[in-house]
Amino acid sequence: MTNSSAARPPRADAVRNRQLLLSAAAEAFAEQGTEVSIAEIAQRAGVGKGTVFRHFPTKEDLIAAIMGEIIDSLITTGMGLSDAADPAAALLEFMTRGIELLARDRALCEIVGRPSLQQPAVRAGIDRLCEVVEMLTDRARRQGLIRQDITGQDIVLLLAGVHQTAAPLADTQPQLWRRYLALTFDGIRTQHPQPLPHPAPHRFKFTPDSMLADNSKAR
Amino acid sequence: MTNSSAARPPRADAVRNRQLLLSAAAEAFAEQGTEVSIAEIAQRAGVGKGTVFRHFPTKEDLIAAIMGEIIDSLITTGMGLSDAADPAAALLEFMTRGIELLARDRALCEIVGRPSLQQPAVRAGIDRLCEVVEMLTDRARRQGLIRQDITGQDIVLLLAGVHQTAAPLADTQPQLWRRYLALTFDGIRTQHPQPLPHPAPHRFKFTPDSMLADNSKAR
DNA sequence: GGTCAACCTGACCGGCCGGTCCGGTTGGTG
DNA sequence: CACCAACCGGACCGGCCGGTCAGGTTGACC
Repeated sequence: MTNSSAARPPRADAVRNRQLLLSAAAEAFAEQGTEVSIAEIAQRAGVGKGTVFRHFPTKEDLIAAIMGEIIDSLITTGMGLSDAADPAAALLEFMTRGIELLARDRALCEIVGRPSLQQPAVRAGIDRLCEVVEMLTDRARRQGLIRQDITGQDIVLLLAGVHQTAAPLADTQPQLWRRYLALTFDGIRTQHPQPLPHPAPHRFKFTPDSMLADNSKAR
Repeated sequence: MTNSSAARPPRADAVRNRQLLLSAAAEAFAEQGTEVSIAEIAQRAGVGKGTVFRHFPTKEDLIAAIMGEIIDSLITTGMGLSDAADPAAALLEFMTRGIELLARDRALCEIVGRPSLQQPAVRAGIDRLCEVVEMLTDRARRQGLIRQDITGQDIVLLLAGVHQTAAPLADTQPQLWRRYLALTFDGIRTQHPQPLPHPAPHRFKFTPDSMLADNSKAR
């Protein structure tokens, strides 16, 4: 009696398709953001469009399912860091892991920023994530390792902010965010400045052939 | 060679409509970003849709015209700060003005981030802006007021990054970016930390009705 | 006032996308 | 094996949007 009453197990092909769908959607969202069409996700999974809507009645439901999983993984990371010996190092490690996730997933960047997604499951996940961050921050602050006026909410916002700072050059310098994470964390911690780990960015400097061929001969 | 004196002047209603169009589009883009439909812009300007495409053959051309103007205004600001007595204060002032522009204009945020807009005029404007920032940064760095390993390109990226850090809460705390600008500038400058000017952010804490109720406390 | 080109308008086109639906298929069960 | 409900597929719908065009209107100049 795995199911108390009137619950029938789903068919084998249904669970298989659901899994195919989830992984295909996760990949597509990560690469192209939440604007990927349902048709493309269905094609990647090798199923029909109707099958997508059978498993997830709305596109938002599909997004919420995948984003919720990613947020949960970050919560787990934070919980594992909650009793580290050096709370400041733990906080930095947590931020590093969070930004790595953001750098790999365009859809994740979109949902953390905008309050557009009011899916309750995702909201609840973000709330739990905020509590974990608050806890990590409190430990570091109580030991005097970071500024007293920094809160967990600051950290959550800076997580996305640091990533977006480096995002415009992510194609050519995918590790650039480490530079700004170090700079930001230097502003947060009470110690004296540390050297920045990544060289300064370049580009934006009129490299005529870097983008296309030669139709930029204006002026 | 087109004889400049022989070129016929445009008709009076044409120039008037062009002006109406520019201001309507600037307003619409600032409020809603570059995704506003051409139809809405035409309606705001009180003209037909076809008139928009008569003056700007493509939507991108219209965007470029308006964004170019805004970028130029920021360049002018930077040039005016180029011989200030305190180069660090000048740099901070410039960043403040830049983020104020970003906070007021959603479309501006979109184009500085993504390299999607390859309109040559806008590219050239951004390049000139980068040169101005480089100059401001060099002055501050040569006087030892900021870290030696900070470049003008860092400043350009941080401009957008600081704004986007506070953007998710911009509806309820429109001045929050000042907190992160101060924090970031503390990391950049060589002096000791200064107090943060804005209280720490709240929200994300399961306040079910906070989104619609108390948005009145903005200066 | 008369003429004409510049100008304006809004109906229209093609394409995309989220979501629906129904005929056909298939997996499980007795 | 036979049956049927769960399941699948993809044609289809309505709506939106950037861009085009034919036909009516109007400003400028003689």
